[in-house]
Amino acid sequence: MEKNSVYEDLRQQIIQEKLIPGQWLIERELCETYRISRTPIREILWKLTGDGFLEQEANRGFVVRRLGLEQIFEIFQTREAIEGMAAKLACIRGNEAFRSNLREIKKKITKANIQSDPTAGIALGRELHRAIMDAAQNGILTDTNKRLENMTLLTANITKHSPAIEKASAEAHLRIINAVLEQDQEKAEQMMREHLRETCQHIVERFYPGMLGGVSNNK
Amino acid sequence: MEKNSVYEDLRQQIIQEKLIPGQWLIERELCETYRISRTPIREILWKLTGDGFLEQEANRGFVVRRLGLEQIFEIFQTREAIEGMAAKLACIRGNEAFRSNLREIKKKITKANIQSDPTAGIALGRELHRAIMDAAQNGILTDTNKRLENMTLLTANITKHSPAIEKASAEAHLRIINAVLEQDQEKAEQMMREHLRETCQHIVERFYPGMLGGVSNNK
DNA sequence: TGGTTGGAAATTGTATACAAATAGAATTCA
DNA sequence: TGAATTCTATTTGTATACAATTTCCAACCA
Repeated sequence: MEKNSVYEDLRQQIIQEKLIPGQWLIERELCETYRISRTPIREILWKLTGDGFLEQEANRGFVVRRLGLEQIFEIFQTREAIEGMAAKLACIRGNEAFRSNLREIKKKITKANIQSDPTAGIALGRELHRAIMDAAQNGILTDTNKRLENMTLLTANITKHSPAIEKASAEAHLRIINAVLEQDQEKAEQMMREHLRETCQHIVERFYPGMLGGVSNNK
Repeated sequence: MEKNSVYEDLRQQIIQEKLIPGQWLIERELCETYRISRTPIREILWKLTGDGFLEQEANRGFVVRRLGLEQIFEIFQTREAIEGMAAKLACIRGNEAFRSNLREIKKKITKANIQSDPTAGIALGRELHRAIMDAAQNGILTDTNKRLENMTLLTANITKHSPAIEKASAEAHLRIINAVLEQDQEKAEQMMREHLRETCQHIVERFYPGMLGGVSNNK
């Protein structure tokens, strides 16, 4: 199998939770699976580490990033800073095409809300976050956010299909859109930050009731 | 030479600008210099890439991160988000020992100001930024900031020994300290953000008058 | 002249063998 | 028994040879 395909496949395996946090990646096994030697496998693992999906430990190899409750807090708090800034910049730098796109997303969110379609809501949420980040026109900010987004993906499946969370998110998204359309920098930043704080809160309350600390380590 | 030492040496070479942005690292040369084979050299280069010092291009290898004016803007804007959040969190989570340390730093900054000692001022600035980041108690935020700080280091030497910038920085640092000591979250965040905006402004005005665009690429 | 092509040199990419370190199981000894 | 120890198997770390790609320069031709 070709190198880029192997990278993409491993990425998907992680996102789809066929490889889960705390799981060690055995180089020999990957070689046999993908029919390439250890050298390119290691390059791929380093790339995935750079993406935020894996951790590397000397003399122990690569492991899917271990996420405890504490770290989920931290990731969302960092995203709050980054995406808050993005929302602010989107007010300043976003052009009319961007705002037109936002108005379209707004309509679709409202429609999905009425039809109680959580799948559509999730996709629209991603679209909105991406549109705002793009409009901010800051490559470093985008790269930084990508890493955090990838880390969030490690817990993505557990956040899916929770109607209460999705409804709250949709409403927050509408508030963000309105603020950006008004080009109210402070409000846009504030709305985005509140949205991420709230989402984090919801995840924690729902999936880690009372729990605090590390995560399983299968080696 | 041992692997960790090679990593540290290369890191220092970059920080001290013996290796400059845009410079390609030739694996064979590094092998001869450090007397280890290409395999560990590549691992080290991947690690430095993760630190934000290098970029990797397929079939072309590793290059010291290329920084144009645009990217310097972007880095400081991202730091504004990250360190602003850190200042806010330091107000909430910082303990009395932390604030005591801040009062010490405040005294030293005032002293360095009176004595017009820019070297001491720079060291104190770093100490302050680090103390605030530590007090924020957010590992992901700290890691994210580390990458950005490393990128900033690539341009660090050109920001040194500029009395005007250092004086403005010192005053901004005092304002930040006061806000954190008052535990005024909003003010602390705002002061930190203004400080980074101002510093970026100074760098641009002083070292890139009128210039805009990419940087040299020696290959 | 100036652009294109061809080929040689330099450089990165891959496979593989062996060394070193780690982890796990069996053994020993109190 | 159970804690410590030794040994074995597993896994990562390193060196090296060769393949593929890129780069650079010289030869060529319109």
